[in-house]
Order: sequence, then C-alpha cells, then structure tokens
Amino acid sequence: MKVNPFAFAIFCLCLAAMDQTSLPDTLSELLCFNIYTLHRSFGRYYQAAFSETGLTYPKFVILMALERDGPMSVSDLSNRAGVEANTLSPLLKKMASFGTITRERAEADERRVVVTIAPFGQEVLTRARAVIAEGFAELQIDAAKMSEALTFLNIVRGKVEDADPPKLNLDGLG
Amino acid sequence: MKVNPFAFAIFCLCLAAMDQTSLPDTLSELLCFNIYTLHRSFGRYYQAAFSETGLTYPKFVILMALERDGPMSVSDLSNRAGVEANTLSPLLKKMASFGTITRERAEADERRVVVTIAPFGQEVLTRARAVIAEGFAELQIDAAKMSEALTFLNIVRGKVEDADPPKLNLDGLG
DNA sequence: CAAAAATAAATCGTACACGAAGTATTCTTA
DNA sequence: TAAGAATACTTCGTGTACGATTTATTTTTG
Repeated sequence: MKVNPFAFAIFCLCLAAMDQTSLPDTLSELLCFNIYTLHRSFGRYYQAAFSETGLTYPKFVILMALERDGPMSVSDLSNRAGVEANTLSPLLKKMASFGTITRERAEADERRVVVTIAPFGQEVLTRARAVIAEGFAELQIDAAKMSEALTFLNIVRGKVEDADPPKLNLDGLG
Repeated sequence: MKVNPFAFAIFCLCLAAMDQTSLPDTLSELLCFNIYTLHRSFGRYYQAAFSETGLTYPKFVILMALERDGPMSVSDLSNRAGVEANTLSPLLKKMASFGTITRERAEADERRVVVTIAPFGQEVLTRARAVIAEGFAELQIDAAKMSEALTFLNIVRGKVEDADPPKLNLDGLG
C-alpha cells in the first residue's frame, strides 16, 4: 500500500493538534495557534511562580540580559530581549523604583539611558533562576526533542520576521 | 573519539539559540524565551497582515472557532480558544458592534450568552484565511519538522498547565 | 557653522490577557 | 421551598505589547 506523503503530513499535523484545544483546520494556522496557546500557558506558570514578589517574566528577561551582558542602553536591551523600546521604558521605570535596576543618562551621549542591574536585582535574579530551574526539572522535558524544536522554531521566527505578509483587504464586503 | 551526550545536548541547545537574540544561559529558560519571542513575531506578522481592517489574531481565532463548531456560549469559546472568559467579554462586544458576530442571551438559561458568526464575519474569515494561507506558503516551512515540533510543544504545554510551580520567595533580601 | 537628517527615549492610544471581585441566574439541599 | 452553593458572564485593576508621535540630543551636510 502506497501512502500519499502530503496526506500523511496532514495526518501527522492533525495528530499533533488533537490533544489540545484545537481550532484551526488549516495547516498554516496550527503552528501559530500552538505558539499562541503555549505562550499563555508559560505566562500563567511564571505568574504563579512569581506572584506576590512583583517579578514578572518580562522583568526576569531584562534582569537576565543585564546580568549576562552588563550595563547597556534601552535600545540595546530592546534588541536583546526582542521587545520594543517603548514597551521597555515604563517597565524599566517600575523596576528602578523597585530597586532591581538603576537608570542613568550617559555622559558621552545625553540621549542614551544606561541601565544597570542593582545588587538587589542580582539577588532576586539568583533566586528566581533557581526556582525556575527547579520547576523546569520537574517537567521532565526531553532534551533532544527540545533541541530539535528550538532549532526549528528559530528558523520559523527568522522567516516570519523577514516576511512581508500579504495584506487583508475587506473592500466590497458587508 | 567519544562524545559526552550531555555536553552534546547543551551544544545543540546553544546552536539552536545562537541565531536569535539569545539571552538565557540556562536550559530551562531557552524554550520559554523562544516561545515568548516567536509569539511576538507572529503578533507583528498578523498585525501587518490585518492592519487597517480592525481584525486581530485573537479575533481571527474566535471567528475560526465559531465557523468550525457553530454558535456557542462565551465559556465554550473560552475553552476552545484557550482564553479566559473575562478576556473574551470585551472582545466579543467589539466584534458584535463591528458586525462579525452576534450575541444573544440563551432562552433556556438566561445566564448564558450565545455567540454566532454573522454572514459578514464569514466573509471576513474567508478572506483572512486565504491571506494567511498565502503568506504561510511563502514561508516554506518544513511540514515534517513542523509536525514534530507541534507534537513536542503540545506535550510541553500539557506539562506546564498541569504543573504546580515552586514559588519564588524574596524574604531576607535587599 | 546652521539647517536638516538621524538617533534615543518617552509618551500616547489601542489591544490583549489574567486574577479577583461583582452580578445575575439556576441548581441544591436542608 | 427558601437559603446557600454553583454557574455564566461582566467589570475592574494591573501588566505587557506595539505602532505612531513627540521631545531632546547628536550627527550630517549644504
């Protein structure tokens, strides 16, 4: 018996989607919906882990970037975290008032604001990392499959970011 | 030459992360950051594709659910789309005023609000689907790898949703 | 060197998203 | 059958996110 490869691919995709609150019928939509859903699952997970401390996932990412690569400007941070600078601005203010980071105008270029992780931020990050690492270990994720998935997802992300999507046009409807 | 499997796994993970704005040093964080970043890339993609039409990705998902499974209550919709009902409420009002759906109290149970896709919503969805399918085809995503990734991500999502994360505690800091 | 272009942040308006609390309706059960 | 529990939805407060605009400061250029 011969198997139509295209039909088989669709079959696999359907299988992959079956055990979730599956919505899209179209292949093009499955991946996106999957990411959309998983993103929010992670969000609720981190919210539960960090609740009551004022820390959130985006702030956690910022602390990681600052610890790893040292003080940097808002736009550098924006590039590392993949978040727009206008999203960062108010976030950084809140973090500064909470004491995890400091903000200073650069002397050389008064336009730039240099963000630095504060000792308190270091301590918070250390504890947060430990908690997340502990929780992640409990999930028992397959490292090899994760590696493959990460590679694939990075390729997708690159393509999505480079793409110039066709534009929806509603003329003549309604 | 022998290769340490654990070192190799880390190597693979590092490779997978290298071509993105990579932040986390810890394995436990790579996946989450990846999803976080890809989610926003998709968001910008859909925003560009739907801009000027008032349609957004969450609304698109709602329309898909309603077309696929027919009229249903807010809570049913919440389950299908994996979005909380309180997120849906204002969204549905906006969609109703835009004419893509209708909202009606159920006669049998006055607590329930039945949401139905309107003919205009059908038309919008049809065009949006076509645009997204077209754009997706241009991305040239590997179907087999996508299938594997979806399977993996669904497993992860299940585990994350079932998990009871350890709680971060900041006592004694600062 | 001054006007124009470029750059870096911040602000503004809009859109999700979630937990918690509130309201209305239906179902239980004492 | 009436108080209390449960259910369905809404409202509220907070926290991202992003594009567009604004403001302040360099850098370019005519």
